Amino acid sequence: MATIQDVAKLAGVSTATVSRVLNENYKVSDKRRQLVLDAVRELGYRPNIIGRNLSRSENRTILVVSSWIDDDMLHGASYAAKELGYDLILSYTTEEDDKDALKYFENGLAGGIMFINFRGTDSRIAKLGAEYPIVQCAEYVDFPEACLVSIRDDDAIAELTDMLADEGRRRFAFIGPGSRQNYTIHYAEAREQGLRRALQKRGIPLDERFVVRYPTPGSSFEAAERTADEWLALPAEERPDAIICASDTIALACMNRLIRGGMSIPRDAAITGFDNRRAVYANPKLTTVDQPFFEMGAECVRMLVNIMSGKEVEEKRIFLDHKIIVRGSTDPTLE
Amino acid sequence: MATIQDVAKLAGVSTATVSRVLNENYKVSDKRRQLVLDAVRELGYRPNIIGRNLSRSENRTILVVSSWIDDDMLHGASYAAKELGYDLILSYTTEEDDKDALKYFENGLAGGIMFINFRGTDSRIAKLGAEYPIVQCAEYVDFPEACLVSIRDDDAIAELTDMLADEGRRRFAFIGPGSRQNYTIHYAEAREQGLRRALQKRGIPLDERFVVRYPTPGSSFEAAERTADEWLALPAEERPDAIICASDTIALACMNRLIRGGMSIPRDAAITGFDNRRAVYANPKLTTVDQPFFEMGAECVRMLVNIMSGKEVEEKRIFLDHKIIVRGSTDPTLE
DNA sequence: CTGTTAGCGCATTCAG
DNA sequence: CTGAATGCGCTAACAG
Repeated sequence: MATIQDVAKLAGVSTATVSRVLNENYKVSDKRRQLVLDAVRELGYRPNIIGRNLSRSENRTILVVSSWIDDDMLHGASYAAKELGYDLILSYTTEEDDKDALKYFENGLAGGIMFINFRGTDSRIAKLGAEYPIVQCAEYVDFPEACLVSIRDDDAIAELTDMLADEGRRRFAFIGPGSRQNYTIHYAEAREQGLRRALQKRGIPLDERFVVRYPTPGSSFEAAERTADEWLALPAEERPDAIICASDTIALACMNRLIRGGMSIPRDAAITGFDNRRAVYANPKLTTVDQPFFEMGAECVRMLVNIMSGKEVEEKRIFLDHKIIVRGSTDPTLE
Repeated sequence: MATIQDVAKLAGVSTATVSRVLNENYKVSDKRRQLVLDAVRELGYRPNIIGRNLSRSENRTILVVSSWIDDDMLHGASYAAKELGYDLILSYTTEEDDKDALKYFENGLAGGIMFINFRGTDSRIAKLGAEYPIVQCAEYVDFPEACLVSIRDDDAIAELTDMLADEGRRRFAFIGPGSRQNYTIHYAEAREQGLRRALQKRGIPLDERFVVRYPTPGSSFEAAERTADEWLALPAEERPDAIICASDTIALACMNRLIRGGMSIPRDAAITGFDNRRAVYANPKLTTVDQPFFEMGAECVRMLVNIMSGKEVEEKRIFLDHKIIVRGSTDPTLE
């Protein structure tokens, strides 16, 4: 690998001149500039980023911390990072361990953190956020100064609820993961609240038997299957007729079980998912909420880069638009 | 951020001594060692990796190149990397552009590349592989000196085929993505060949009308739906009764369409997926091939680290074990 | 055993 | 405009 010294030697100039040509900071005579550019081309020289960062004492690396990653979101983050000349470094973490993240700041590898689907106690991330550039993407922990990019979970569910209520549904149900002592699953709380809010507005009562928050961690899939089995044990006229699920996975598990139990979807019960990730795998396909995962990842990196480069960020909380997608699981005329 | 000099000053020793204590290379008197350790603790010092790498002229960063990423595989890679003290940096690439990858070598950011689900022409990656440490994970381009971690796609499909043939199925079909001029989709080829091999061995003919390789890129989901529609147009007794699909997604799309068209699965036709990624979302659930994604990612990083650290790698091609999972889409007694 | 010194690759003073 | 010299944070070779 050619170094800046090789280039300087070949061009017959000093390393400083090479650096100046490449960074287009200072004026260099056309003659020398050409000599340098020729030498660069001949050697296939490319500045070593490590050396540059060390010298400039700057850091253009973003640490992505997550316990699980959505491909589209990561792709969006990668896209924006490349565009801005930043690099992404990766760290998987268990839900309750973010010490590793701190390590990357301390050892100089990263200059900012993007938390994807973060879950943790407020105090920890707040403390971290006060000291370092941090932005949360999708799932987040809510506190006053938090920087985040997400969607309005409650509004999305409220829209679904309104739609189903308009169609005459009255016995609503909700299935989603439960929060725990040490942390809140924000998206699940928000989605449940969206349902409650919409029903309250219309004066439709919510039977608390039908609000199921299964224990976490654990398989949401099997939990949803069990819930369906319990409902099947009820007399048909007592079962919910509008089932709002916190994810496509949950909706799929529940719906397939209900169908096996003899129910007809959407005739006997409408059912909705969330994410539009697995919605088309179902039969009938799921009505769901489409999230702009790619854009969320990209927008998150853009905000983080702004913070890292010292700019004042006016919008610390960005909520992107979701989209309701209606399909056969709520509309009998569709597939 | 405290530097090694701060530590040295506080401990009243030289930076070299601090470095020695921290790297446990040379002998240091207990007295000074303690002084250093105390200073390190007090300052919360952690060696700057950038400086260390620069000084050692070594690179412990692995570039992950991919056009799409499986969460488990990435998690496995991350796990092994952390274990070995390596870092993962990320680059999404379109299928036909790996110039970006080269860039990371040239600018010193990465010391090795892990290609996830790589597709490209042999010559390009072969040329790259001759010069730099490179390992391919899962999908791969096959050439003499290629380093890769994958599974035996052909064997897996052959096992499925044998199983279905034993159960009396005779009219086999295959649906998978098609290769293109400039590159081969290795896994699709291998899976189709696995079917052909198994049938040939038993003398069961394969109706070429039922070998569908849809154009790529494009939505495999919709292509599979269309294929199902075409088959539904045939008289019932002419339709395939054993449908081998190259992925769970394809199997789901095809099966749901056949069911909507009035067929009963698995009575009228058995159907199999691949990956065990979406298999349980189906109704009935899919018989499929489970791939050890996490282990593949981890093993790939381990091999790459061996190459990067100059060790002789005896196994350049590692094939991990797959697992056949039988479910309701082929076995009427199961869910 | 320990401190001093010289780089690793680059950008950036400071003189000229 | 340009080159020599310094430092980013750390390790390793060299003396002591």
